[in-house]
Amino acid sequence: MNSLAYALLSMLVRKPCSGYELAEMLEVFWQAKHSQIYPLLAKLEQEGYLTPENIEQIGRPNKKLYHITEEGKAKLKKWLSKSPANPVSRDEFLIKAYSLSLTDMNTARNLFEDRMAFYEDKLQRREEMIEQMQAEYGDQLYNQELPVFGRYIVHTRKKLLETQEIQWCEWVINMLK
Amino acid sequence: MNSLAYALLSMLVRKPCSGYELAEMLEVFWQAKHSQIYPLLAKLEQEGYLTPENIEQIGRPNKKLYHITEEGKAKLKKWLSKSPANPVSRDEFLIKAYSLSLTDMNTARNLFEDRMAFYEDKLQRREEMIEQMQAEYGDQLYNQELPVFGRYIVHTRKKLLETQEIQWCEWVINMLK
DNA sequence: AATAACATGTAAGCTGTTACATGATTCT
DNA sequence: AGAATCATGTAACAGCTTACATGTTATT
Repeated sequence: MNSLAYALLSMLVRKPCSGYELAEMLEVFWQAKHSQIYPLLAKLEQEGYLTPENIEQIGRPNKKLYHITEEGKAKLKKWLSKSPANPVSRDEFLIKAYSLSLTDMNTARNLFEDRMAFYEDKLQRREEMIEQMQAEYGDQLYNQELPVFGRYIVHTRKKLLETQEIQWCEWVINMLK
Repeated sequence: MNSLAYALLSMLVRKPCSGYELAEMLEVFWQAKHSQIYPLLAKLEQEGYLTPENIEQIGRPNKKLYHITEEGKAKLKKWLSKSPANPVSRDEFLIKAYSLSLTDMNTARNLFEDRMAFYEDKLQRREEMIEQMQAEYGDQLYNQELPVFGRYIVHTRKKLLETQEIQWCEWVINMLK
């Protein structure tokens, strides 16, 4: 059981998902490729933490929805009280930003403008997601006992981060003039 | 040449460093253990991007200071104009925050208070580092042509992030009451 | 006609972590 | 006496990425 396994379980508490969906949803705290997710889902199924449901679809390939079992939920619960590993962030852009004086103005500005565009796009999706939650739950979003609470605070954290990244890029770009 | 190799080169442009120092400094954009750093330094030396200088010390073990070569600097420069890979962030804490409704109040509060303490400590070190840069360079920190500029903006980014993480933790802890 | 989104899987190879190894000095 | 900091390395293993493999439908 590694962190990714718990990440998958935590997503499946909310609702049954396919591996494809999970790969997208995992973006928020543990990026992983489908080639890592599918084998791990099979392993978690084998260990009794998940049960698959085959969904036949028209106009699309069939899919497997994984449901979390009681054992899966218990396993996750137990893990939650242990102190988490330190966060890891690896960012090539920051290496380049660190060495900015080695490049010319144009390269520098492009680097930051691309970064800003990337986070502006992310922020827009994030805001749509949060608006959807607000429309669905209203004030109940702040009810810490509801399952949506955790999802709400995590996406809010990401929204703050994305907003701040854009502001920081603006600050740097203004200095580059 | 992977990202870590460029991370090492970028640090060595500023000043010659030992592997031990690099492991600490790398915290800012590419965390790596010494077991990954030492062999890579040896490889970069072999390829002519670095030259080692043996320093004999009293009261401490001897060390090797690695200097970047002209070829190393050229290699880094060339890489800078290529568009960077997407940032990766993997954070166990956020998985736990997402599943917060599965835990009791005490566990939840502890989780967030530990997180806050962790980032308060990080922030303090960061502020000390930035203050040192300000004392040394003053207004010249905003001179984009000086090598310190990149270092300054990257640590500023980290400071903002740490400040925001603490604020977000406070926001959540207040809701948990 | 080509690309994107949906959908699942395997294999090979690179990256990163943990454990093994050693050893001096300073601080508590 | 034990822990922390400085200092460098190797080996085994786990985690992650890229490439290989296949196929449909909708959009441009």
